[in-house]
Amino acid sequence: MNTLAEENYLKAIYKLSLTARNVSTNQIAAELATKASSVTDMVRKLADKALVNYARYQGVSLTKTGEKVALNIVRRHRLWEHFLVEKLHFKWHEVHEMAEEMEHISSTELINRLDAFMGYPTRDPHGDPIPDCDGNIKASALKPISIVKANTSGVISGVGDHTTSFLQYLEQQKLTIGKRVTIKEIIGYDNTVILEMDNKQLQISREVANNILIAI
Amino acid sequence: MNTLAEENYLKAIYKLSLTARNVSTNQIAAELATKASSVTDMVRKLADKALVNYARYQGVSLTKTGEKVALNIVRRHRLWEHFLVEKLHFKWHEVHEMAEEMEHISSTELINRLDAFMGYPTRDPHGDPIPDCDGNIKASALKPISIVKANTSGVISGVGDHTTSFLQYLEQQKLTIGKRVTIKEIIGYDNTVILEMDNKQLQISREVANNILIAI
DNA sequence: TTATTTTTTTAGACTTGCCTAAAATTATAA
DNA sequence: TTATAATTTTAGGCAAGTCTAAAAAAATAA
Repeated sequence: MNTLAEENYLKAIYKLSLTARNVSTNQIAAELATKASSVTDMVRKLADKALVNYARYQGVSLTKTGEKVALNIVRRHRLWEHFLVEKLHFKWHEVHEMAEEMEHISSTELINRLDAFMGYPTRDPHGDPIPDCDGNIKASALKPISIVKANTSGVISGVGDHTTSFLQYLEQQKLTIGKRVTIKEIIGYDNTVILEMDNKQLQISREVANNILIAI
Repeated sequence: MNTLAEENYLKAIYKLSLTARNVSTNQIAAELATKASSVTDMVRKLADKALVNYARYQGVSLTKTGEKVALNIVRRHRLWEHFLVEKLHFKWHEVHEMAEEMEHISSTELINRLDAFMGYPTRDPHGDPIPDCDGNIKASALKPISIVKANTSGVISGVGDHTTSFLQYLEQQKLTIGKRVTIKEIIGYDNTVILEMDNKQLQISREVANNILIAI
């Protein structure tokens, strides 16, 4: 079994791997709010356990085994988030920190039964896909609003930023999962995006548009 | 907040306090499968945090604050056990280890919502009372079979030993929570107890009789 | 291409929680 | 009451995971 710290590193490396082939020491340090020297130590340890590929100064990638472990953590995290929202009626922006703790509950049987209890959901409350018990995960196929063309329309299905402040902003603007939006225009000057939703127009910044994912 | 190790110590001290005024270092060491010297270290730390009363060579007791923390851990443990049995359909002897991990999930709001979701249960699957959100707990008022008089009858409502092997034995003998039993005779020679249940007789050892609690 | 900056690693130290072995204290027995 | 046994504490050490400061390597700029 892996320690809590090891699990957190694997999850961070998995997340960063989605947008980079080889993950750098500094990226991991930033993601985990720790120092680069600590990352070097831990990455060595994970390499010894054959969970990551690592060569000095060359960055890190997950091995097959490491990816499997990471996907399992992601599965647990997202299933618990789903439980918290669907059964305990938390808001989608309230569940991340709780799930950070719950994802480390180790029993596989428990998580499989939770999966069944929830009716084998395929996405968590933020629209992210939930890996199945074999670690298969649906490729997201979601695009940030910032990169789609004007006059396309889609359903909000995920976010790229899970911080409470961002989710609360979305909540307040009613930009929630499942809402259909149409991208009307992207202003050249600062990349502000003009959206239509519920027959009303609203503007969002490039930053926000980057972190709202839609299924077209 | 308290560390995982601290929480486990508080829980152990709480448990041992039910049958002893001052808990000894060795008792705690045995309960947690650790060494006496480790216990001394941790007990000092808990005393510094005002969670236990401690004087060298004099044993340990929980302070009001310490007891509140301990009861909260017990509450979390028992509510999760209830959830695992009622919603995820685990057997009563399968849930202890999982709940040992789940009891450390820290959110109070989470546990209160779980409580509501389960319908405010008052006892866990082993018959132990669940403290409410203010730390009030129903005095057990349960007696081990070994100490009741012949020809009394009662309902199995708790166990004094939560090990898998013991619970499996009970399961196999159908000595489960809610079953009504009548104590027919206690053999003087070795304190073997003769029970009647479902109109059949069965014998249990003094050891087992000590660990089955009935409400009369 | 060399100099400077940035990134990464190494070295050494700290905290938590545990250990063993020895010393101190308390309990028990002769 | 004194000797022996058991319990508890102290002393010193170890592993995990973190940190700071300095050295090494790589990337970038002049």
